[in-house]
Amino acid sequence: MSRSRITIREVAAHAGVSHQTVSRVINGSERVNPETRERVEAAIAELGYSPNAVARSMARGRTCMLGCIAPNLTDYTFASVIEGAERQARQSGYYLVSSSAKDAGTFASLVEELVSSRRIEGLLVINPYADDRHKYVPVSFPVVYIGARPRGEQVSSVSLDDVDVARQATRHLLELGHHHIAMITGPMEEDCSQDRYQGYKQALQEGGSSYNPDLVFYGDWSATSGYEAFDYLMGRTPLPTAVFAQNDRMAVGLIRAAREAGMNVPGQLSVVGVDDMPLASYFDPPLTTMRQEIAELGGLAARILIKVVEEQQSSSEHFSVLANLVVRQSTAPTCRDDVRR
Amino acid sequence: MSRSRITIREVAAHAGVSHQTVSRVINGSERVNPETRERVEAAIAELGYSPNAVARSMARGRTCMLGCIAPNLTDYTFASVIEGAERQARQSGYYLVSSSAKDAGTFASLVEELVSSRRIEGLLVINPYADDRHKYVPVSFPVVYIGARPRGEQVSSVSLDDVDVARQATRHLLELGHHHIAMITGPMEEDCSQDRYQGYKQALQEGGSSYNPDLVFYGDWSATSGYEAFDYLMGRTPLPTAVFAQNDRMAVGLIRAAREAGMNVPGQLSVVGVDDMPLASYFDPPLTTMRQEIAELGGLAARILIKVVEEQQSSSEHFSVLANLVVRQSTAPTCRDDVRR
DNA sequence: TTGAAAGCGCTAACAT
DNA sequence: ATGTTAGCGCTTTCAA
Repeated sequence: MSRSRITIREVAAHAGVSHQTVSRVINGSERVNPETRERVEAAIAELGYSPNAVARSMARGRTCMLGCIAPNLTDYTFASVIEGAERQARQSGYYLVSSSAKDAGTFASLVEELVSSRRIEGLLVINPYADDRHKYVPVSFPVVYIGARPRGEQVSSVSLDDVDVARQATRHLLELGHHHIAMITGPMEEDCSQDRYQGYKQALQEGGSSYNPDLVFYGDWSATSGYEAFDYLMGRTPLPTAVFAQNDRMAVGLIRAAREAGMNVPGQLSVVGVDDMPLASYFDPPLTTMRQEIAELGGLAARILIKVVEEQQSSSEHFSVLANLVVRQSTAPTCRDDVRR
Repeated sequence: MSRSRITIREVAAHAGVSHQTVSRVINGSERVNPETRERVEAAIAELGYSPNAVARSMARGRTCMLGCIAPNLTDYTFASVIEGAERQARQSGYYLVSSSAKDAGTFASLVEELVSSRRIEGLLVINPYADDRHKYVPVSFPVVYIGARPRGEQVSSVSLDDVDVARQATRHLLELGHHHIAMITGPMEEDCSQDRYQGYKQALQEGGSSYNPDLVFYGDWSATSGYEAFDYLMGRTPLPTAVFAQNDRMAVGLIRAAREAGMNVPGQLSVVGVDDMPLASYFDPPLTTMRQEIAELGGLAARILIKVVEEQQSSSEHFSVLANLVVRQSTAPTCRDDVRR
């Protein structure tokens, strides 16, 4: 609260020592007489002194600030990542400046400002392949990608194990006896969608079911695209009895379309999503989905970034975290026994 | 991208002028010969010079950083406010450090760090009365509250016009012919809940309907509390035919409980929420709710804060913004004509 | 163990 | 119109 303009020198004068000794005290140096230390600490308390962070940054050449850029701040997954990263950053003595950049241009100018002004020491980029923004990621600057592995760029990254996510979801459907399992993807520019695509195929293969490209609808994460998927998928042969939606929003859109068409979910159509978004259990039917600890992903990213910043060694490792299936009521065993064999 | 350690002096040497002239150029001063300016600009471009923000902060005594603290970063309303504030801040040449503080203690230490280290020049506090945190708001420091008007503190504030929000929602229900309208509130420590409470009462009065304290369930914003409200409300006499839930999550919880009890919404029970949260139209039935431009609220708050910071005049005005009704399918005319008279 | 001196990179007076 | 001199508040040498 003390918005003091008290400086180290005033404290020094008050304690009858040199400002340098005060500096030693506030930095916890060993080389200071316990007695002196006490006097200085008393002076600090009395004057309500508190070090000026800007002056410190100036002298040390370190700002203890990190940046984080996401396409927006409101998507639940982004917000969770940011919350996790922010918590970890603060715990490690850093502050996080989180910004949204809706397009690559905004991203580019934001990065330029933040980095070339040397305001931040490291950067977290959420969804670097949402568009062309990865092209504007600063080179030879500490960066960690969240949600995608680098494609050539020399940066570390963290993401969900998206292949595994899709395999688990698809396997769940297979285990329920479904043979014709459709998929609604996210934008295919994103690794995440690609990986989930692969996981889906793998699971089908492992389950002895054949992959049918006709049963794939290319969505864009929006509920609307899930809604649109319904008509498309219901026009396919064979008719799918289950759908793996690459996120919950699309799953919800699909379910709405199904209901409007008078189709029962999960009776006639099982649906799995990914994210376990808030209120996922309050939709009708409650959503079966893949749950992920997204905030931890953010925390992990921050930890890695800080390591890179502090050890000044550029790294380019990739870390992925697992998700687990939450079975609710949007999936059920297939009842079309005729189809089964 | 240029992570140059190039300084103003090197640019000066390169251009054959004094470092001060370079400073004038980068600050757009008039008092510099066009010819000289050109030379300096050429040198800047050639060397890839970019001003060091920390040094500037140091010299100017201004950081151009604002802080924003919310109970968390993931609630849709908080995230929207932050997104709006961040955008406005950046547009005005500021950066925003957004942090979450789950309790008053965390809030206190965070504020202390941010303010006494003079890292930030102003602070946005979302939901200051979520708990005791308002006690730790720095005094004589630029602060703007979001979501509540100050109770004694000398700060400016912005919020929804919550009285109006509740009146509109309740009036909608009255217009549909409902006479026994219940309410589920948020936590009563929050002004927001209090104001909506008042608005509800006002609307009832204006509509010639009487206020019945028995028809009020005290919730906590969570879907769970909305769920619990159902049993309580269905045990009241007279039986309510409509419910005004002070937010969408509680509305959704209530609707789920109603469905589980075999009750039709809106056939037997109309429900209005507040927020128009994402996917509100994908619940079953699609939610009738009060829509607010939350991001604009954040932008407004940032604008006010910046004004306070720049003009160094503490203000304590309150601004509120309006919301409007979005009618979907969770509300319908009452069919209990017997009850009507 | 302590202090003095010299910056960090910039802006703000003041001179010229 | 341009240059010179001082800081901003701190840390980092280097001496003592």
